[in-house]
Amino acid sequence: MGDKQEDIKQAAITLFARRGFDGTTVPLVAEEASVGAGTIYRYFENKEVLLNVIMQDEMFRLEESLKAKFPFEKTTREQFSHLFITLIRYSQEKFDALMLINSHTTSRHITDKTKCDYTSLLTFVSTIVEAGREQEMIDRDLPIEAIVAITFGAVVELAKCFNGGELLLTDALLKTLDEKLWRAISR
Amino acid sequence: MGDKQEDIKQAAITLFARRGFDGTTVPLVAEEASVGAGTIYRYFENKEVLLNVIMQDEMFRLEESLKAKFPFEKTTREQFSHLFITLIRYSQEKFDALMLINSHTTSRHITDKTKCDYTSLLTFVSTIVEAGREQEMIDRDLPIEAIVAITFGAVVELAKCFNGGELLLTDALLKTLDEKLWRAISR
Amino acid sequence: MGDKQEDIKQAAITLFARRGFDGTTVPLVAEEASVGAGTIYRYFENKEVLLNVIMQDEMFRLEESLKAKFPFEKTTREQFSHLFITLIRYSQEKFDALMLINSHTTSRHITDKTKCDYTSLLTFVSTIVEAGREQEMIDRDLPIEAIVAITFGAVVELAKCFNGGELLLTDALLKTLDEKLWRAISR
Amino acid sequence: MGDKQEDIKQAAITLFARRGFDGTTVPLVAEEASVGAGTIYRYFENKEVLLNVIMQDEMFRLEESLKAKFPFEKTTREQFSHLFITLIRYSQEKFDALMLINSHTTSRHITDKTKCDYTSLLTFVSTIVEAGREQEMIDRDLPIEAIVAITFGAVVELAKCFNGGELLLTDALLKTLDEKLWRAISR
DNA sequence: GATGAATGAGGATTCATTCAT
DNA sequence: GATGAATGAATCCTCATTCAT
Repeated sequence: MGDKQEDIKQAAITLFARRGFDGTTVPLVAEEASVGAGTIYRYFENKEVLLNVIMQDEMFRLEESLKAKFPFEKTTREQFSHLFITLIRYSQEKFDALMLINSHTTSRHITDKTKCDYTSLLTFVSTIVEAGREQEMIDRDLPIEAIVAITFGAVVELAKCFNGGELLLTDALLKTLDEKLWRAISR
Repeated sequence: MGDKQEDIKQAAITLFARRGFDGTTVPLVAEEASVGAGTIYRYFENKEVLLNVIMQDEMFRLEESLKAKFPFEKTTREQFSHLFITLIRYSQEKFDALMLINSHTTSRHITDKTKCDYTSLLTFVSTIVEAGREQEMIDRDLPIEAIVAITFGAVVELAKCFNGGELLLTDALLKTLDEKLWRAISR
Repeated sequence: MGDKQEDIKQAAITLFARRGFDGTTVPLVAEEASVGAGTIYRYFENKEVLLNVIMQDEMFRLEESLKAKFPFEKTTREQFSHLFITLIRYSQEKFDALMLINSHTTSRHITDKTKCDYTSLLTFVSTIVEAGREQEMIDRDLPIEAIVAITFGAVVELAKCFNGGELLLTDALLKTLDEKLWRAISR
Repeated sequence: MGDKQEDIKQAAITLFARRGFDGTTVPLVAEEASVGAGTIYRYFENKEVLLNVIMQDEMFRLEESLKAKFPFEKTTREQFSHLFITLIRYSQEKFDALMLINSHTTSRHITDKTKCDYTSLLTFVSTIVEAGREQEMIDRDLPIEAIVAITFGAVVELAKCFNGGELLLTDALLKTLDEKLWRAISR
């Protein structure tokens, strides 16, 4: 029978990512999750809470992925690769989750807590970049925000291409992309 | 008294970009445009038509901007600068329009015509990239789609930073960004 | 250019008869009458007044037709023929008007004055019937209301057949119908 | 608690018959049926579907009444009595339904299926009349359509009188009406 | 715990009416 | 006088949420 709460979350991620929060009805989430509409309210206070829970969950999961096996002892170059490759991998496995995070971070439906979690995610990345900059590996002319924007923006759009089938992700391509984006931000 | 149709379009661009199509009510557009709710239906058959008209309008305008004074006779390097700088300028002047285009191209509310217009926009850019590639200026290892994704993705995220005040667009920064992104895609 | 007030009335008769009062919009009447929507309000205070005016007009016109050349001096048989034939003729010339009268006499939009005019129309017919009954020409077992109902009901349904093309009105058929209906109410 | 679907149908029959389809709001039907407005849409796709369902239901019910215990083996005279008396009875028990059928058969809101069902009702009656005509019981000078029109028209107008209290339906009057109308159509 | 029927507030859209031109 | 653009109240319909089973 499966875990109904988990089924609901997965359904919500998929639908909120594809149709947007306002374009997704609760009965639709219920159907996608194969539960009754009322059941959703047993697990989540309301639709907005559901959105916030899944966003926090997914951002936490992504942050865990980025931090797991992070090569703190290696070079900035290798650290960038780790972040980039992890992001691309995440976008392959959890495309909908990435789209959800990308499109709803500025939504009027998210709570301060969720915004906070997003900031925490960015802070981790910023800290790495800052460290790289101090080692003169990363160009000082480029503000941290610009570096994050370029990388994250590129990942999001690339993920759309991979997901839409316009681009096929091979190991060779991944390596090329990693090198190219590193060229964009390094000295 | 102003042009009511234009007022409605501007209000719709702003609101659809910020709240999404489904999160924007027609009375809200009416209020923002300082017209009666019924007036919107004198100019647009329904809310979906309004979305499609403004998307087509704005994509046409952006395409015109990209094509205007395009340095067909100059180097690929200069052509890239033209495209990048024009995009950044457009994102400064018409931030909402850019966000609208970026977030609604895959919306279930847009017509085939609108999708077609979007493709046409991409085609123009792709053609330029293709020409650059033949001149061996642009890396052959990078598929066209990846080049467009990296550039467009970066511009969108950078625009969000500029608009949110996290980053200030100076001539120096624009120059740096142009150079860095060129490094990402050139040989 | 024609008489705009008359054009509006004719358009209203046609449309109110075919679509009903509530199913007819003022702009539709305006279009049918080839005038601007605002013009209607120059001649009629509002949509309800327009309905009442045309109903009163048409009932008056029908009453005039029934009374004109009424054979007060002839037999009840001939008087009945006059009424029946006049009604059928009216239904041919002014089918929409007859349908309007038939379907809107109990409408919640008509004023007491209009109801009164309808009663006046019925009173005239009733008086004739009453006189015929006193002459023992018309069956005393049949209440006046029943006689009027049978005749008027038959005329309305026959008119629908003629108008719909299911039945063709010939002189022979008119004569037959007159005789048959007379048989229904006479002794 | 009662059957909500049935309550809605009954409320709709009453209101559509009295106010017309266009003059009846969905909340009004809901109130009359003592249900929430949204509940109506759980049972009927929209207002038009509701109209068509009740019309088809009622026409089927009337057709069943006319066919039930129909004296196929008796004389045309007795067959006519059966039809006439059944119609009058139906108009007493289901006055609103009769008015609904009578006033909405030409409505622009009814589907082909509904029109078809109405035709089927008429066809049954026509078949009987045709058979009577072949037995030389019914006047050959009168087209079938005219016979149906006279009878149905008379019944509708008589029903209005009975319902409005202008006429009281007694057994004696019913007998008289039956005889008189038979005189109108027989040889 | 799970369901889905029921609700009614809210959103898209229409249309009677007004009024500046 | 005539018009039709503009309005907003009213209508159809949807959907978040509740609650009896």
